[in-house]
Amino acid sequence: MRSSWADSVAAAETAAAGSTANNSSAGNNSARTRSTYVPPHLRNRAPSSDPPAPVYSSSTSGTDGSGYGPPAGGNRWGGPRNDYNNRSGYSSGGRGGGWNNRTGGWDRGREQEVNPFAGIENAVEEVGEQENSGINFDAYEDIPVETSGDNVPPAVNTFAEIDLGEALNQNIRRCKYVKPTPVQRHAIPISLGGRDLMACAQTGSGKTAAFCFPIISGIMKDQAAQRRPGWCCFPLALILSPTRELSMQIHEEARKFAYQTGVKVVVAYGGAPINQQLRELERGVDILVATPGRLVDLLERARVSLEMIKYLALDEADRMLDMGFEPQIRKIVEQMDMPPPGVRQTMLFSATFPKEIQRLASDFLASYIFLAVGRVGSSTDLIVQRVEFVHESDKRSHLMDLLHAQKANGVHGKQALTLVFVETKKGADSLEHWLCMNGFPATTIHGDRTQQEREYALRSFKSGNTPILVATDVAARGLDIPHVAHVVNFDLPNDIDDYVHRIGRTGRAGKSGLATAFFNENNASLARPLADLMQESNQEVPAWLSRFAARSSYGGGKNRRSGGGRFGGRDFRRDSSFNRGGADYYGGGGGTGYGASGGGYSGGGYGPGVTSAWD
DNA sequence: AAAAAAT
Repeated sequence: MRSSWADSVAAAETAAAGSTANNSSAGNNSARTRSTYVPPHLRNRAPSSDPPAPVYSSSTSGTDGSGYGPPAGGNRWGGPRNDYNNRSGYSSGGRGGGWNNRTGGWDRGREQEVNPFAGIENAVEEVGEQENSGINFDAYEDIPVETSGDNVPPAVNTFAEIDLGEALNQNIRRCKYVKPTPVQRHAIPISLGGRDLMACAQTGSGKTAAFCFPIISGIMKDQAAQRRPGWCCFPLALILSPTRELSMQIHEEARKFAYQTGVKVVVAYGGAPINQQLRELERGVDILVATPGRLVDLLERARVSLEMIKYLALDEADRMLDMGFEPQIRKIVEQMDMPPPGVRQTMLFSATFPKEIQRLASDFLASYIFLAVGRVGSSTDLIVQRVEFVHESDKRSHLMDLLHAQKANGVHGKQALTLVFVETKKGADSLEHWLCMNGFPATTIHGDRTQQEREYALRSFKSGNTPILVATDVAARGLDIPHVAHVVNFDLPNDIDDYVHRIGRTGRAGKSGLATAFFNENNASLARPLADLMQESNQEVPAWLSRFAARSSYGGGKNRRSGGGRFGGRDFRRDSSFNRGGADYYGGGGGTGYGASGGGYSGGGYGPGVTSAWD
């Protein structure tokens, strides 16, 4: 009988093609396989009927971005697609196509790419500040950078020096990026040169663009991409990140960078209905941004194949390992169908570079270049750090005092955005409740809230509706919330790196910020690293904290800063213990001006004695 | 000890 699954799929294809493709340029379309998705390298023929969004003159560049979107009825479902992109949380676009067939005209109009830049101008107006996406480059000028490895491509000083293609350049202008940040200046040439990269850099340093630009540019130039029939989709690039919010954020940024390049970016994470994500994937995907759990799910369902992956980026790798994602990550990278290191191009980003990440680097990367970018704020004083001794029982009233004071000097009578970190989810809820009871509009974000609640809280905070956000560590890393004026460590974390990440939520993009920590006897183990860190960043260290630090046991393992100084880590391949018998990872004396950096360096890798070329 | 992440 003729009713196999494949046949019914084929039948559905035909039907769908017939129903959606009966106007304009459908002619050469009908023979296409199940998806009418057009791979990037075929997209540069001008779309005959649907002009892509506004005022974009495609001009030069052979691989220009003018041709986004399939020529006709890109979606075989003809289904509602308008909501998928703007992920507003409550997208109503749930059910299948049906009704949409009646409104073909409307639907076709929506085929054009949603302009990710829409509304940006307004946002700037609202805040009344000179720039929003820009970065205070002077503050970045003196951030130390280290590279090592074989034949490191020279850094660039301007975007113009890099051949990213006109479409991408246009988006860079739209983003108002004037000048590359240090991590971008180094990482982009490395990636464009086809090299693997291990980068120690924090979010806020321009990382996302650093890995997105080469990926997008590479995909645009790629001639090998091809579509295959079936339910499975074949992304060309994969970006993994630890939290849902971070994935969403990367997706949003990547969409801006890829606007009108024809490169399609899709995000997949847990906590949201998978069907929507599946439909989005079916419409075609070049760059997949995902959290590990949801991706494993998709792989097991065979809805995504990694066979075509050319670019792999792991963001916040140390964080992912901390969260126990190593098995999932190894499964994704090593045990599915992803091309091996050397065939694909891999970029590993991590704020720190401990042993586990070094192992990951050895396993995932091929003759990579190591790049360490100093901590943002490490050599400047963008973030004013204050530590106050507050007993547990006094914390709430103390916080209240801070908030009142802040309200008093608030701009335009508006409460400045304040991010309050607490240790537990329960603690977050109860503090939020207490704040609200006391007249401070607050909301909270933590792992016990539904994804909808989390997204709503984040929006409400960003918009200033609830200018106080009480958060657990889910919000500590990577989230880019503009205009956070004050970070309060209501409960200090146990790990100094977490502290660094938390305070990094303010003072973003070169703006100044304030970070206040409530310290008491429960935080004794943090005293020394905290005092060290503050000293390092030219902050005033209270005498009582120094006393605490002196008292706390010496050399406590985990809390010792791993890289020493301003970097999150150093290239462990320099360790003599690692370069067994001359067959080291460096071909020739390569490297950079990093001469054997006069001693101080205790072979075992990573002791406090490590010095860098800048020390 | 807690948090995060697939259902």
